[in-house]
Formats: sequence, structure tokens, C-alpha cells
Amino acid sequence: MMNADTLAPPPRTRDRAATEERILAAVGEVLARDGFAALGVNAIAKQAGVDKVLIYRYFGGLPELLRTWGASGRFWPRVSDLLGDDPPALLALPPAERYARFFRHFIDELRVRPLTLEVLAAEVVERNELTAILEAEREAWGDEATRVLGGDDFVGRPYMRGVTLLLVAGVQYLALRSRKIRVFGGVDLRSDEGWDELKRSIDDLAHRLFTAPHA
Amino acid sequence: MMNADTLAPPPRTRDRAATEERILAAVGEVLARDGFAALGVNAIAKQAGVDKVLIYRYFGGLPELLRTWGASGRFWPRVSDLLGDDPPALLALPPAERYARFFRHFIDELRVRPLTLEVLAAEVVERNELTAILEAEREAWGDEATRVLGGDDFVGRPYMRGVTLLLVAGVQYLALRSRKIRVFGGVDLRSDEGWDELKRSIDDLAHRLFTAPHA
DNA sequence: TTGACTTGTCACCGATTGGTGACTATCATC
DNA sequence: GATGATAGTCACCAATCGGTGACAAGTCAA
Repeated sequence: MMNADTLAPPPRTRDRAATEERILAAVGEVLARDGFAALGVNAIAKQAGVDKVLIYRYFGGLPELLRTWGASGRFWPRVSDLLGDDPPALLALPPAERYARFFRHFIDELRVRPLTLEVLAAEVVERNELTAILEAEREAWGDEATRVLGGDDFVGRPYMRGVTLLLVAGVQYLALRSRKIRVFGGVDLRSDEGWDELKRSIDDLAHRLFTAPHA
Repeated sequence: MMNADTLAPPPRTRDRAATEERILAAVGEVLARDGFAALGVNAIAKQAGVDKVLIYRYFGGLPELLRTWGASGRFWPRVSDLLGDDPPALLALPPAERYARFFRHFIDELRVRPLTLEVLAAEVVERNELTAILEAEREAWGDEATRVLGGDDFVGRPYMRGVTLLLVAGVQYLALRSRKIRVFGGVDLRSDEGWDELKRSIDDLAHRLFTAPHA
């Protein structure tokens, strides 16, 4: 029969914990390299150097694997990162200054986290079990942001919530777009200079919002 | 051979122009119903009730079909829609008023165009030949927007470009998110009331930007 | 009437997807 | 040392993807 028979396939290390870790790590690697659309059992197994059947055996399937990966919190910025190196100092600043600095940190954190942007982008285009899992992980993040920014400074300024929301959304959108395009409205989204202009604009805006309550 | 032989398949209407139109219409239908990810030759042909080989014969393939569809302008808002019913009247308004009204129109146009949002969402998550085709169609749109908004009102206000960009990006992002989630930062993105709050915020913001050149 | 062209249908191809069953190799325990 | 559970590999499945070649049927001009 010409069967190559005992052409022994060398089994791997036979270490379930290590294999599970390799699979979990492969999720992030595939996500970073090929994006959310390519995130399937075949790609993950190949990246991990493991047979895909182990994904079903160890995690139960792709959704459960994603849920485990999302819960591991290995891709999302911690809330403290949004406050900078010295949170108390930030909170002690005058409102306009705090407002502006928060957005500076927000921009910087977003720009250096390709995995975060990849997940955010996926949430824009589809809402399924996978994105819902990761979205729940992220909600506390946005809530924390509004809590830090909000507080007593918004009383008497009913426009602040809408403006803040639009700025947060705008920063997220521009960060997302920078993955696919370079220039948006004349601003280079892939250079520090481009983002510096946006930061300075928010700076000016913040001072105008807080120092001119003329209504 | 048990060949069912002349089990005559009734050919369609044998009308190339009509068939091409059905295929083009099917593009929008598939896009609206199943989204950009499902936009393939199989799905389009099935939706049009036509054999997929005709897509290759009549259009040359999926990219060319998409290009034709994009150029047909059947999904994108015309620039005039951004200026409202009476463009000269809008342009004659004071800067702050014009600024605010433009965003009102921008929001209203975006919210009633699911196909536009679908394409915008696809552009966020992937950049390929298909999205590039539709993106080129849309560029003139954004350029026109900045031309209407910009002009002489921005001189002496270096922050205006960044702020405007962030607002445009923010509106687009919130409109995109409204397709998948209902509430963002406490604002209901699927109700007129939620968007009214955002419009009012932009209103206030516009007046502050243009009436307080205190720097 | 004949022949060339076009419209449309169908069958097939290779590649890739998610998913499963069967097999071998290793390890711990009796 | 034999036994049973588990780690890991492989071969296969049906479905779907984009794409092509062959062919039947209608249309029109010579």
C-alpha cells in the first residue's frame, strides 16, 4: 500500500497549560498581524503551531476562546494610563488644564495600542458574540473617562457633555482612520506633528470652554 | 443515462441593459441587507436572480462592478444636501451660525443614509480595492465640506481646523456606532433627542469659537 | 434558410472555511 | 508491567468563496 506508515509525527511538548497559553498568545498575534477578519480557528491554530482541534477541546470553540482572551485583559489600556504619571496632580489642576491633559493622554494611549484599535475597528463593523465580549471589557474604560472629566466642572455648562462626547468620538475615529489612510482633512494622522495640532486645538478649545461662561 | 435532458431551463428576459441594472441594484440591496462583508459575486448574483458569470461578462469582475456602482452616485449624498435648501442663504449667515447649521445638516444627512454608513464602516475596518474605489468617490465630498466651512473665517483662529476635524470625525463615528449600539456616553444615538443635544452642544461651541478670539 | 453573435444557464475547479472522528504517543496509577 | 486517561496529529467532511469553460437558446443580417 506504500503507506508511509510510522513516519512518526513528533508530538509537541505535551503540556496543556503551555499549549493553552500559546493559543491565547496566538489570538493577539493574528489580530495584530492580519486583523479581526482573519481571526479564525485555522489561523489561530497555525499561528500557535498547534492543531486546531485543541481549540475545541480546551476552550470549546472560537467564541469561548475569544471570551477567555478578552477577560485576560492583555490588550486594553488600564484606566490609570489615562491619568498620566501622577493622577493626584492631574486632578488638582484647573478644569481647562485637566481637560486638555486628559485628551493628550487619551490620544497618546490610543496611538500606541494597535490591538486596541483593531478591536475598536471591529466593533464598528460588526456586532456579534465576539465583539460583544470585548466591548463589555471596554465599557468600564469609557465610564471611567467621563467620571474623571465630568464632576463639578460641567455644572452650568450643559454643552459640555455633548462636546466631550464628540471629542472622544472624534479622537477615536481619527485614530482608527490612521490605520488605513494617512491624511484626513489635511492633517497627517501618522505623524506626531499632525496629532500635535489636534492636541493644541483641544487645548485652545478647553480654555475657551471653561473661561468664557458667557451664556 | 437517466439524463433529465431537455428539462428546459427557461432563460430570462434576454435584455442586457435590464440585467445590468438588476445587478447594479442588487449591489445596494445586498449591502443594505447583509453588509459589506457579504458583498461577493455569489451573493450579488443570487440577489439579482442572475448567474454570476454575467457579472464577469458585463462588468469584468467584482471591482469593476463596484466601481460602476460607486460612480452611479446612488448612495452618496450630494454636496448640495450639505448646504440645506437654500445654499446662498446659508453662506450669507454669520460664521458661527453657518458653522452650526452645517453640522446640523451633516448630522441629518448621515443619519438617514444607511448605505453611506455601511460604506464608511467598511472603510474603517479594511482598505482594499473595493473600499478604495468608494473612498475616492467620497473624497470630493469631504473636501467640499471644508471648503464651505473654511474660507476667511478661520484666519486668526489656528485652532479651528483641528476642532472642525475632530467634530466631523466625531459625528461620523457616533453615526457609525449608532448602527450597533444605542447609548454612547449616556446619549441615545438612536433618538432625535440624543442628536439634538449634540447639535445644541455644537451650537454653543460654535458661538464660543467665533465670538471670543481672546488669544 | 443559414450562419454569426449574444444572452443566459449549468457544471465544474481549486482554495479556504468551521468542524469532527480516528489514531498514536505519553503519563500516572494500580 | 498492564491499564486508562489525556495530549497531540492527521485525514476527512460539507459549505462557501472567486472564477472559468462548455453549451443551449434567442436575435439578426446575409
